[in-house]
Amino acid sequence: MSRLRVVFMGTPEFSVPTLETLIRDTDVVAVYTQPDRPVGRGLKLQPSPVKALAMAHGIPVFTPERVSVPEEIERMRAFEPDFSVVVAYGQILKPDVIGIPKYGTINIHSSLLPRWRGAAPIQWAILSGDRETGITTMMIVPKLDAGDILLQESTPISDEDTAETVHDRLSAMGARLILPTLEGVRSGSVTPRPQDETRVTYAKKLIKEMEQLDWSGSVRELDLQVRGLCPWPGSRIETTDGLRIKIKRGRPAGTSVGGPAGILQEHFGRLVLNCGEGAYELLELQEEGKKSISAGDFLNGMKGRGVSLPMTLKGSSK
RNA sequence: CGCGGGGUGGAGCAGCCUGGUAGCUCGUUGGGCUCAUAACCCAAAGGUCGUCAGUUCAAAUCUGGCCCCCGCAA
Repeated sequence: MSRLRVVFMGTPEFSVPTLETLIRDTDVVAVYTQPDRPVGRGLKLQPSPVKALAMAHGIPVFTPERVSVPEEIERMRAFEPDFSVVVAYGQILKPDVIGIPKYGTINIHSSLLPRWRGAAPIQWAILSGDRETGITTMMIVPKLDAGDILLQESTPISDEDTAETVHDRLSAMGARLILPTLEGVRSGSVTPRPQDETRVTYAKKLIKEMEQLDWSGSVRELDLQVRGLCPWPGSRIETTDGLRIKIKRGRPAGTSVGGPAGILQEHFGRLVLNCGEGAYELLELQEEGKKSISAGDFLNGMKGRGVSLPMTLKGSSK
């Protein structure tokens, strides 16, 4: 069986394992990724992880601002691909681009469609308290994430999972699913299955402002926020003294502590945040401009600094 | 030249502006107290103050270069 000719479209770290798999087992004839963007301190221009990997393998890389323009379409058509594989590319494809490959344009989506179409499916699965999520491969259609389902694989979401841990797991799962998907479509052994439109939900894009923690609700809700928004945009609280703290890791305290909601205090050696209902224990945190430290170190540092707990937090916006 | 914070015994920090004996909360080690303890008391060890150069009688502290870490911003 001849090796498949594949055009790959992807950008962040999430796409890398799939591209590695395709490089190993198919002929990746071209890679499309987002243009180098200013990133990090100093806003230095940096290639995407996908671009770096492709270049290391000598694969032609294209970084058009818009891939759905006539010149780009002509150029892609010239590669005569069997498949296009799209994984977190960052651009919506027009019908003309989707129609180029012989067998079709395939997308790897990080949810169990039709649940969580959209930009941030992993985070919303956690934020909503879902007990499981997964990976879906599907045929791309013009409407976002609405194509027929090819293969799916699920994974449970544990109480310790964060968007980061699930992201890493799904990234690897996507890479495992891509070859069976391509082979299945080519041979006809995998049948495209329409999505159940009545069960569709949308995972809207996260914005920076969501980092502001709302502790007025239950500790369960707060725990889901911390885990769902990790590592980006993260979870932040701010004391009335102006101390800005990111919560990197924590857990429901299990016990109740005294005091009103919105108080950060020490409770038997543990650093605890009072919620509207229940209390949350901070395990790892980071002050603005400083590195990430354990709650124990933080408490010691506060004593040394002569800053007294408990501290009152600034209003929970909502 | 995008904006900003930081690098001080093993950990987290203060001291720096207004140069002049290295400080705090923990941890470690030894001892004491206690039925007992992660509690308490006493004592001790442990630091070229990121690095290089400069100013000065004297630099953690002032000046300049370099290295490293982090927040904002995406």
